[in-house]
Amino acid sequence: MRPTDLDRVRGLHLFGQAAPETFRVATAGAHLQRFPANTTLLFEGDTVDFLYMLLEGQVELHGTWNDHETVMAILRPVSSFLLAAVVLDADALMSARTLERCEILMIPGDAIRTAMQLDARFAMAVSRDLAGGYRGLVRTIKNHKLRSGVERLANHLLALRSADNAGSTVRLHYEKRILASLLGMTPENLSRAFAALQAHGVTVEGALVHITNIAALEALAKPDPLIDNHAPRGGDILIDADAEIWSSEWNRKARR
Amino acid sequence: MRPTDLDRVRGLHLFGQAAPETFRVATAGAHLQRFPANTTLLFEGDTVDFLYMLLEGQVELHGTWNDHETVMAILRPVSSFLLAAVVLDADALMSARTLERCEILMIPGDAIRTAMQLDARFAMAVSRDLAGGYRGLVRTIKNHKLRSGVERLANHLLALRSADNAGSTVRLHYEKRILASLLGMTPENLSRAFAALQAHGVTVEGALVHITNIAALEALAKPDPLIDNHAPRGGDILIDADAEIWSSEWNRKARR
DNA sequence: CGCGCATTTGAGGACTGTCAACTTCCGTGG
DNA sequence: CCACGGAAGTTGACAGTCCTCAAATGCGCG
Repeated sequence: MRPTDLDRVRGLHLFGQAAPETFRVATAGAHLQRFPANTTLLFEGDTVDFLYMLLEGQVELHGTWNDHETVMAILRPVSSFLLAAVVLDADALMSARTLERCEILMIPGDAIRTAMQLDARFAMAVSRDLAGGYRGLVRTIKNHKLRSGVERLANHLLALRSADNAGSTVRLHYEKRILASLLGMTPENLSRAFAALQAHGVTVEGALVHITNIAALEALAKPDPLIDNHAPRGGDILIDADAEIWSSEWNRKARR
Repeated sequence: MRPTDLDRVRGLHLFGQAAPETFRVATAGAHLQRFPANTTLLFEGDTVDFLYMLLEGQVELHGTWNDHETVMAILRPVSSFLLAAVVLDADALMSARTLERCEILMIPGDAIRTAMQLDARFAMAVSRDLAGGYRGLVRTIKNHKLRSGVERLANHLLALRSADNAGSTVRLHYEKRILASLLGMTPENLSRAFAALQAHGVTVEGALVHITNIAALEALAKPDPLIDNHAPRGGDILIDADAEIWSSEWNRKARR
């Protein structure tokens, strides 16, 4: 592993407060691995032997039941995933696959659990990460149970605008069929939802979405700090303030 | 606080592995409080000063948006709640209210965070609790995004049967309008869902539900270990194997 | 015994999913 | 550089699911 990569890992909030010895123990058995696009890293039900740290690229977490599939989350650098399974030494509840070429640091689960026993501050950092993830999922459930598809899309656009501190134009970070599944609808329905938002100040041009009337969109979306995380803090999985948002392959492609 | 209550708390998985000193620190500032039924303990958005441990009664966690409300979880003894908010010292994302008379142990959040710094084993126990809660929410999201209302109800009945290791008759633990909201539907729809299950070996008699054809119900429900937690282990919030399931007021009332 | 709330049932409408056809976009290979 | 094939995205028709409103029924508590 290159020193540069080690530095990037050292800077993660998960290790920020940990003792140097803890960091050494955890990263001793770790290895950096590159995966091509559309590669399944892990199927749901598989035993989880590693904590995954996404350093480059995008990863999709999804779940399956009865021949149907739903996207649970899209991860972007730098985020960890499968931490809950690692802490409990349990099977994965979601499958993970790369959406593009990825660099992923794989840390043995044993090392994580050992480090937690040795270093209370590291164990607290793990707790904070899990607590942030927990709260992110609570927000997701409220989003799905309390809002319609159009409302979820409207809020997603506002969240994108806020996270990318962009102007009146935001860029979708992944394909619309994936966004549709993440938002809990079909691709056809997402298309109609975009059409419905035209009356509320939104025009679509491929992966570019122009918000021509923010007030109108917010009037429809009614964003709520108890559901939408528009001021990302450390710890949450879905949104990471440190992420280099224009770095992904797909966005380079989609840029015009 | 009575020694009996202290013993009950000591026996919780959260404190099971903690050092005696940790236990003393955490419970020193704690106080046991009784609440009548239908009492709101906390509104979403409120600052969270205590970790709550439910020792007796039932508590509902719910979220609100745009004049609509949805039940997120029903807690039964012995479970903790608001742990994620305590760990992050953050505001509550859900409101909490008692469904019946409750005994709740309130532990200052400061004490929890201090104990985590002092005792790595306690911090690990907190991590395991949060990881279990996280995985429970992942299951909930898969349940909602991949299944229809009737399928969610069918699986809920099978989960009840499994958790209460009952025979062919299970008893609902709370009012149907609350169950409806928990399952993400209206009371009218839950009523129709029960009617639809008649064709799959289910008959309803007030709070009693008779499963006359388990095979037929399972054929419809298609329970999945990656969604439904039919073999409850420690750590999860929604289901706790240690709970005395027939103790609640509502069940005593509903029994015939 | 009677009031109030939970539950049920019915009718109608809104939202969402499925299927099919068409268009657009993109990567590949000539 | 261009043409082509395949996948993604869009649009329309239709069906299924779910919600809303309204009214009737049942049940528990005072």
